[in-house]
Amino acid sequence: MSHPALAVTVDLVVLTVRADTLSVLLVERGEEPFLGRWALPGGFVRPDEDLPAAAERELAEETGLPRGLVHLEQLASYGAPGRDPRQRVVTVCYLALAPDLPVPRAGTDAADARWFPVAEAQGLAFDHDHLLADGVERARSKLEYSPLATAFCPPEFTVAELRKVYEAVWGTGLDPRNFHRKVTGAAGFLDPTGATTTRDGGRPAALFRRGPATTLHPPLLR
Amino acid sequence: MSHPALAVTVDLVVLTVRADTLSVLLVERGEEPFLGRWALPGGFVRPDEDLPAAAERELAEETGLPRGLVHLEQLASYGAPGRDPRQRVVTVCYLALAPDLPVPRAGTDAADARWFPVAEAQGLAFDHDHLLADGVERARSKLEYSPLATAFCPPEFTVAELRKVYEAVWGTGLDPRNFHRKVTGAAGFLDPTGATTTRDGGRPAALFRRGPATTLHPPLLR
DNA sequence: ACAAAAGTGTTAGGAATACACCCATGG
DNA sequence: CCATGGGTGTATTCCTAACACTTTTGT
Repeated sequence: MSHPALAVTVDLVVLTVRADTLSVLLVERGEEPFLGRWALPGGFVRPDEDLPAAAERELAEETGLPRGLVHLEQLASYGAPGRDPRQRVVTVCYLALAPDLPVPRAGTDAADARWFPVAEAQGLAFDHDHLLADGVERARSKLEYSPLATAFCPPEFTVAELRKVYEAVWGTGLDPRNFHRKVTGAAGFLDPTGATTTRDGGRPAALFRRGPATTLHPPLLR
Repeated sequence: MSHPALAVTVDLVVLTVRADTLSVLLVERGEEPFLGRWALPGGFVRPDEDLPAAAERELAEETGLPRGLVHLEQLASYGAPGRDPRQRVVTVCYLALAPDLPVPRAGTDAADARWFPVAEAQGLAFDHDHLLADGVERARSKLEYSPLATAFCPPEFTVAELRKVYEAVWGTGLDPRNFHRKVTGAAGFLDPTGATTTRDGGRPAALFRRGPATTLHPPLLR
């Protein structure tokens, strides 16, 4: 059977929390179209490559972020004719959540790569404003009923650090005492390591790793 | 820039509730590969067609279901090499929810089209078992926090009919009295029409239309 | 009158909030 | 000893599940 052939790309909404602010990784385009404009990292899917593999490859190539520390999930696909001025392109967008890692290097096709507070990330190339908004909304809602907030934290973290993630992503303040009770009470959310830290001053805080749970019972509500 | 060209399709997980059973619309393939096997309806995206438009077109062509009554949302994309034995195909899968409409006609590429209880829909062509499972899981979870269950109902419906939708999709029993209070209490979920019906015997039940809400506060939990 | 389904009232138990209070460290 | 943040106890308030009860029809 005959069929039309289309170009397929993966794009990445890579989020982190830096300085108590939800931030997104953008690359400065080194090619036309949109040369010099900021955009989400991404690129073409190769002929024999599965979609998650393409997303992981682009994450490594364009951002230099280490694979193991980054949570990656599919967000949605976008294929409006005209979204790329060169040709018809369907993009499969992935959402990546990372801890606050050192500024990554620019990739092959990018002139520069930097973290931006999501509130300042506007006027992006293509329809990337739209993809970013969808990714932020997904992240916000998934914090409620999944243990995904731990993806923004280093492998070992304190309850207060986890709370700052929620406050940054949701843009709200949370009661530290009730938050502590909730997250330590949700089965499978946090695994105590037994160690403590005093990096924020005051009484030492217990350190946790992410637990085995995939959903939160009960959920944490905004 | 050079790039690989891939075939892109849309596939549809079309669900309804028939005889208190969650059911899926399948088509019998009239072509190779998988000739004679049951599959999800779907087809190639045209060169100048947006993805939602392709989904709506395939829904009309392959199932004959009327557009206005069917809720349509994107589910996910699947592109593993080898998922179509002919060539590399990336599919964008849509979830469609419909009221219990008369058995639709077979489409152009299909030998037959029928509703199957989802529990009996196994051994489908391609990776469609997987897409179906993902669609069912999405429908189950969206009933909790969105007013989507109304998409399974005709334009005017009773609280008991809505409850049967929840019971069929979740596979659980619900207390009719508490359910009534919850759904009529959730702001924007149901709009009373003022009319009543006695189609199930007993005291006449009030008729409702779906309200303007997009999320349920508070959610209905499984 | 009775059966059947719709819809309301009531109550007991459990979760969320607000906040008082205590704990463990550094300076 | 005091400041700082970590963590626990507790009372009040709200929500929910369970279920007794009333309403309105058809036969």
